[in-house]
Amino acid sequence: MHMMKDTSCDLAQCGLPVALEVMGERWSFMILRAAFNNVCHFEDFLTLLGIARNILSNRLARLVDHGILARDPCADDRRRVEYRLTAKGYDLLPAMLALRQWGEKWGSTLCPDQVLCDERDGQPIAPILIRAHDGRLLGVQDLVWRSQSEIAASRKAAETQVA
Amino acid sequence: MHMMKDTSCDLAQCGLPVALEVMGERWSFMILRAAFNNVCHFEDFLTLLGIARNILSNRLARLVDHGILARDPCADDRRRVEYRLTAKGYDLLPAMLALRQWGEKWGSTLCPDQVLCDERDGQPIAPILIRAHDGRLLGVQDLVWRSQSEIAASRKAAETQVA
DNA sequence: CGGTATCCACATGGATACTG
DNA sequence: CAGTATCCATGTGGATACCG
Repeated sequence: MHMMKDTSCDLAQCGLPVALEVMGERWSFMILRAAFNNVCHFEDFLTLLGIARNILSNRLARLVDHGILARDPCADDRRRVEYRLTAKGYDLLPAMLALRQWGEKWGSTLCPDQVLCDERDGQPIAPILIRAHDGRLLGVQDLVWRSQSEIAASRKAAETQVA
Repeated sequence: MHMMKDTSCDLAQCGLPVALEVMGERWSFMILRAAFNNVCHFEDFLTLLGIARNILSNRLARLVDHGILARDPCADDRRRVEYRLTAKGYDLLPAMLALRQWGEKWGSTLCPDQVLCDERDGQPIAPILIRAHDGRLLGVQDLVWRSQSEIAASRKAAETQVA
């Protein structure tokens, strides 16, 4: 594959450690999954996931700290608490689905009977893959690391050509 | 959002726990990231990631066990060992990039100077998002869980209409 | 070079009891 | 209902020494 080493995009400036600090652990994504299915109460997470109380408490607090979930009084019963996805939390849906699709593709025994679909035509969503800015599908062999300055230069060149 | 609870797509048939069993832990994705950058020797993983030897050894073995990396004698020096991504491993690229993009979008201090680009036009790849089978971008509000049988029925209906 | 073997510290996870 | 407190077992992670 052509992906050259991105030595200059070092770990200090890479988004992956940032993401893994919160999500790099078994339960975080499972809690997110439940939240995407409109689970929002402590006890519901508890019974659905089969997680220990203290761990759930800890993880919910961490997700709230990181701004992925919001902790608010319940709309109908103000004494109760509700955990809701924030915009930052919703933004993890592609990553969660990509993981899930991978698990379903390579986990031989699996046969999920519910599939995520486009409401408009009722058909399953596309596999989550890598695409160019114009939507073309890209394989690993089509990918290359470039610096911001290289990108700016070639964009400017393209614009000049058009003009 | 319209995503209804996918109670029947229960955790036993969900790909997410499968994926998290291997990847649901801080180092696995970091090792994968290095492997995607053509790091393939034990000592190189060690120094690049700053991981402990025993943990690296353990994680590499687990990734090999799960068929994500292949452990082979080095091409040039048969006494040395090489870790290479398998097809199953390469297939994790979208998930890894989705996580990384999320980290770079929401990790305020980050400013990666190297960006993954399409080799053909030299421009950055598109954000990894959810699309319909025809490539249309979908938001959370466009998504709905459906059973295999519902999907089959509506596809058959669509085909009949065409014919 | 690519590990194993140890040892230690701490985090994670489960179970149970208790609280407002 | 949504936690906290406690206890215990195991896992994770780092450091270091050693090995073929």
